[in-house]
Amino acid sequence: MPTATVEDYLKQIYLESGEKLLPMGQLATALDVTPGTATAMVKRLAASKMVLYQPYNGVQLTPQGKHTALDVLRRHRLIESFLVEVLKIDWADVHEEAEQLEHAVSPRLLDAIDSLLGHPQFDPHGDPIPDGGGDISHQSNQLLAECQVGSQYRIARIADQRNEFLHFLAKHNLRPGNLVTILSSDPASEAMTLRTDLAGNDVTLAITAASRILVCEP
Amino acid sequence: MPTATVEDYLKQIYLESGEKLLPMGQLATALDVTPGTATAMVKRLAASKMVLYQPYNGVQLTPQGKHTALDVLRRHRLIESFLVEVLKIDWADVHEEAEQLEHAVSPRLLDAIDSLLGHPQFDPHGDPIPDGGGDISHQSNQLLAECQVGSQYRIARIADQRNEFLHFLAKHNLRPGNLVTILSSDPASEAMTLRTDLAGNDVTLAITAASRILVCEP
DNA sequence: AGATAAATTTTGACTTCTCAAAAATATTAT
DNA sequence: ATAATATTTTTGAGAAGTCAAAATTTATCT
Ligand SMILES: [Mn+2]
Ligand SMILES: [Mn+2]
Ligand SMILES: [Mn+2]
Ligand SMILES: [Mn+2]
Repeated sequence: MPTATVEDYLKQIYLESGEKLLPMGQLATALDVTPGTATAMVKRLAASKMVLYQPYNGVQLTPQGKHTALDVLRRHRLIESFLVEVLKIDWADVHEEAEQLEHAVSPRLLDAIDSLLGHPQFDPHGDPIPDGGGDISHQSNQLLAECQVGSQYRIARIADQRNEFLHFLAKHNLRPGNLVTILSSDPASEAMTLRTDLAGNDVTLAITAASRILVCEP
Repeated sequence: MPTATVEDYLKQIYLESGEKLLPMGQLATALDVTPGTATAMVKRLAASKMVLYQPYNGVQLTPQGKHTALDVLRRHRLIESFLVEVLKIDWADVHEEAEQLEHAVSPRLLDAIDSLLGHPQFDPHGDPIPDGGGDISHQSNQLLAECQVGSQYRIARIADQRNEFLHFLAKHNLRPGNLVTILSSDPASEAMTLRTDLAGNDVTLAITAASRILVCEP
């Protein structure tokens, strides 16, 4: 069985490398280790056929590595859902918790969680949960920043999972599944204003921030 | 913060050494490591003031070590309770699960579990759950094997947590909290027969087995 | 092209955890 | 009291994971 560290490396490589090679520096930064540490680990990963490693060029998952990465991701996202739904842990805190728990849950326990939640398709941030066979749905959402003024959309996914941002979104009811109407979008001030409910609670945010909110048709 | 391994060592020393010194061999066997490994670890533990170590004699927790051990035990037993109550995991399986999860739950998550369960005093095996301050209730139960024939008792605690035994007990409704009446106890066959419910479902077991079931007055 | 800067790899070192096998110590039996 | 046995400690070794700093390679800029 892979160690917790190996699981985290594989998961990160999956999340950051889309088919392409992921540069070592980026991997090291994401995992908060020195570049040399990442190189050493990626060599071990390559020796065990989990990744393809091209020195000075980057790293990429093998099918085997991708399989493990998706398994870890499934555990991570199911746990996040569970923590929010059942234990009422704050939206913004579940990621850190899941980062540890993902390495400690057995397949049996994960099944129990999956059943209790009714086999959810998406986690609290709108990220898709891979199924037990390693399949993951890849839907195409649009950036809220690039949507039409006056139209209504459904929030689908949050692409920035930093604590402050999630807290801000939660405070203004901007969670996946909820509806928003774009009241205005002003290139001059680089801000847009949204209506988040019928009570007229509006919120204004930077277009850069709105580009981290993915939406779909209502 | 202590590593998972250190936590397991401290917990085990707590469980096996009652005020007295715990011999190295016993510790090594319990943790399934070689004697040399246990010695090496205990030396590190002694260097960090978690245990007192008397070479060739044994090991004992310091107040600081005991504090950590009780904290781990609290996590372990709350998690066991949670797995049984909320996730309906089998009685006999929760120990292994908790052995991993105890090192992965944050204080915040543990609090959420504790609240959801209503601050339970005992885990599914009847073992007392230390409170947040490190206090643990130490009640005196009697061995079912040494009880009066014809009398009724309440099962308080199971002192043998091997899978087969727990499965056997569960099948015959011999769980902490339930009532049993001793129908007979025969020194010749070294067996005793119990009535476990009103429907007349009786069960016969060895007196040695019954000595691992602790009971109290109903 | 040649120099400078940036990214990456190597090297040397350290901690934690582990085992196997040899050495030392303690216990038990004769 | 010796010898035999059991327990414990030491020694030597290795895997995993990490960092700091030096060396190397690649990319960028005159
Ligand atoms: Mn993780
Ligand atoms: Mn998520
Ligand atoms: Mn454990
Ligand atoms: Mn228990």
